[in-house]
Parts: sequence; structure tokens; C-alpha cells
Amino acid sequence: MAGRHRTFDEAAVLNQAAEVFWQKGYESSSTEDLLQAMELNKGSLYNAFGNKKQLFKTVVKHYAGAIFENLRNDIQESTRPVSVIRGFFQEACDPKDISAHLKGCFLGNAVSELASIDQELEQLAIEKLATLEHIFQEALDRAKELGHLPADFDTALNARYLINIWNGINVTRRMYPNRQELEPMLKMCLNILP
Amino acid sequence: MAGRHRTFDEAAVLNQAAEVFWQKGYESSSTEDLLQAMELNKGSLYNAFGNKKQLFKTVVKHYAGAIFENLRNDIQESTRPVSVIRGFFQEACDPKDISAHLKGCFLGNAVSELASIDQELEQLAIEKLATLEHIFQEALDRAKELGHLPADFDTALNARYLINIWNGINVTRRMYPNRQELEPMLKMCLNILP
DNA sequence: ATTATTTTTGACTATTTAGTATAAAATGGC
DNA sequence: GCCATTTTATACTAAATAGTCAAAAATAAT
Repeated sequence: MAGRHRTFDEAAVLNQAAEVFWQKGYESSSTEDLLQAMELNKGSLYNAFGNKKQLFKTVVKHYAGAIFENLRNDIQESTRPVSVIRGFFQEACDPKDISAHLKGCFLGNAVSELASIDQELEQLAIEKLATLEHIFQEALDRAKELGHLPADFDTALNARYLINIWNGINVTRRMYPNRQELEPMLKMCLNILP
Repeated sequence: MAGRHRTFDEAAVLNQAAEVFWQKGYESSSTEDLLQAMELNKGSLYNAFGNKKQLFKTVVKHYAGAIFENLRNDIQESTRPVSVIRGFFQEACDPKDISAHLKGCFLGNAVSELASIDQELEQLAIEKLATLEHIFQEALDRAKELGHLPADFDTALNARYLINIWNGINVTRRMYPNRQELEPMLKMCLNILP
């Protein structure tokens, strides 16, 4: 295996690309925007990632992979999985990084934007949102095992309820980008949990 | 006031433009797309509506005006305003026109897309979504007057809850574009209503 | 009828877009 | 050291983009 080595860190440039796609969406992120954020030259980008669409797919998988692994770990390691879920939603109402309010949910944005633009990319984003729903369900299942939820608690239905709240918050937080206007509503939404 | 008359129906071409913006979003709707759907020539469009951004503003106002007037009428005329709200959400789960599932909510899509692209257009969409929230509240207020809701029912909080469900459904319906997968979750969401 | 005003039409422009091509630089295997 | 291979750098292209312009067509007021 001869040849010159990559001079950039693949994970790092994918994170930079994720920021751009997250903030501007798919279509409005120009290759120039991406190149500048990733600090790459055109040849390097096309050589390493193919084209804009393939880059987006790689970025979504990289991004979702990282987020979901963290969340799954937090749930597995916690003795109170319901609290992890609550914290996940609380963070959306009151993010450390205020720009998160403006950016919303990367995956939800992608579904909205790409529905009539690119079926394949939309499906990828949908698949990842469904994975998040499934992680919610895993957390609820674990809470049930721990006796924190009643035996007849429908974890599938409630996980779907939660992903819907999540999808909602990520638009509603743009309407009301401050904790005070969101928290009472969120509290009400999460009344279904102990 | 001399001069040639308009040969097109303004409301009709705005509806056509709304279809395009609704389906493809703001940035991905090219002037060519709009021209073709509106069956206008370039000069006519720019003469009548200024530019793409102004057209979008006009379209949003036209669209929201029509929808909201209908919904307000339905609420005012009904003796069961809660049923009108339920019907509004039910329609989102099981639309007569299946393409509505793919298009989602025009206003919610606009908020998602435009957040980091155009502040002014985002604010307009947010304002219209807030109007929808306010219509929900009017309906709940009326239901309270009619004795359909308890005297201590917090209509503002519940209206915010409902707009969040609405924002959620419009992404979740893309994940599950069929009644069966949405209805049980929607039923659960609307358990807060009698 | 003439004239001032408005709409319609379609050609035109300057800019931006995603993606390509080609050559130089770097590197490992022999 | 040489050569095959890979990455990097940048100039380039073809297509699409939003928006302009000037002339023709239509109309109302005088």
C-alpha cells in the first residue's frame, strides 16, 4: 500500500461538515461553505468523500453514531433511565450552547427539508430518527425492568409519543428560544413518566 | 388609472406558488419552478410580486390567512370546539390528500429551513405558527365557556402543548406516513382533552 | 384618436453552483 | 534510488441561478 498519507483528521472534518449541514441544511450548504469549514481543497474532498450527497450520508451516519452511542451508554450505566430521558429533553429546552436552539435537530431538519428533494437522504434521516425512538423504548424497557414503570406500561407507544414530542420541540424551540416559555409545556409533556 | 389589466388571477397564482414552496421549500424552489407552476412570464412575476423573497412573504400570508380563517370559522360555528381541534389533528394523521403527508406543515417546514438562512422569513413563519397556537387557545377558551373543560383548565399552557404536538406530527408523519402508526400516538397526545 | 400608463413577453446578464482535470507533492515497496 | 500509487492543489467547465431590460400589447382618461 504505497501512496501519500491523508493530512487531515477524518472525524474532525466530518464534525466541521456536520456543523455546516446542521446550520444551513443540505441544499443551502455550498461546496464552498463545506470546503472552508473543513479546511480542505476541492480535490481532497471529492477524492475522500465522493460528492456532496455521499458526504452528507457519511456525515449523518457519523453524527448519529456518536450521539446515539453516548445516549445508549448513559441509559445503560444509569440506575434511573427515566432521568436520562428527562435530561435529554431538558437539554433541548435549555441548551448549554444557545446556537442549538437555532439549529434545531439535525435529523428532524433533514427530514423536513429533504422529503420532496431526495428520497434516499430523507430515508436515511428517517431511519436515524427511528433509531432514536428505539433508544427511548430501550430506556423505557429498562425502567420497567427496574420497577420504575408499571407492568402494563406500553413502551412502544410511549416511545413513539416521545419521538413526536422531540420532533415538536425542535420547531417549538425556534418559536420560543428560552427556557421559561418551554419548560412548563415540556413538564406537561413528560407527565406520562414517573 | 390607465394601463393594461392583469390577465392572471392573483389568488390562483399564489396558490400555485404555495404548492411549489410547500413541496420543495424556499431555497430549492427555483424561479423557473415557480414560473412554470404559476404559468407566468418572468417579467409578470417580478412586476407583480417584486422578487422571490417578497413572493414568499405574500404566499405565506395568503396561505395562512385562508387556513386560519376557515379554522376560526369552524370553531366559532361549532357547539363542540374541542371536536374541531380533534378533527384538525385527525386530518394530519389521515389526510384525504396523501401528498400532504410528504409536504408536512408549510409553516413548520419554513421555520426549520429558514432559521439560519433568512431571519425575516423565519420570523414570519414563526408568527403564523404562533397565530395557530392562539387559535387553539381561542378554541379551548370557548370550550371552557361552554362548560366542556374544567374551570381551572390552563388554556395557554394547553395551547402551547398542542402547537408542540402539531409541530411534532408534521415530522413524525413523514416517518410513519399511515394512519395505523400515528393514530394511537395521537390519541394518547389528545388524552388531555375531554 | 391620442397619449400616458400598465402588463406581458422573451432575450439577456452576472454570479454561483457542483463537479472535473491535470499536474505536483508525498510515500511505501522493491 | 526508483517506481507505482495516493493525496493535494488549483485552474477550469457546464449548467443553473436570481434578477434586469427594452420593446410590444393593452387599456383608460382626455
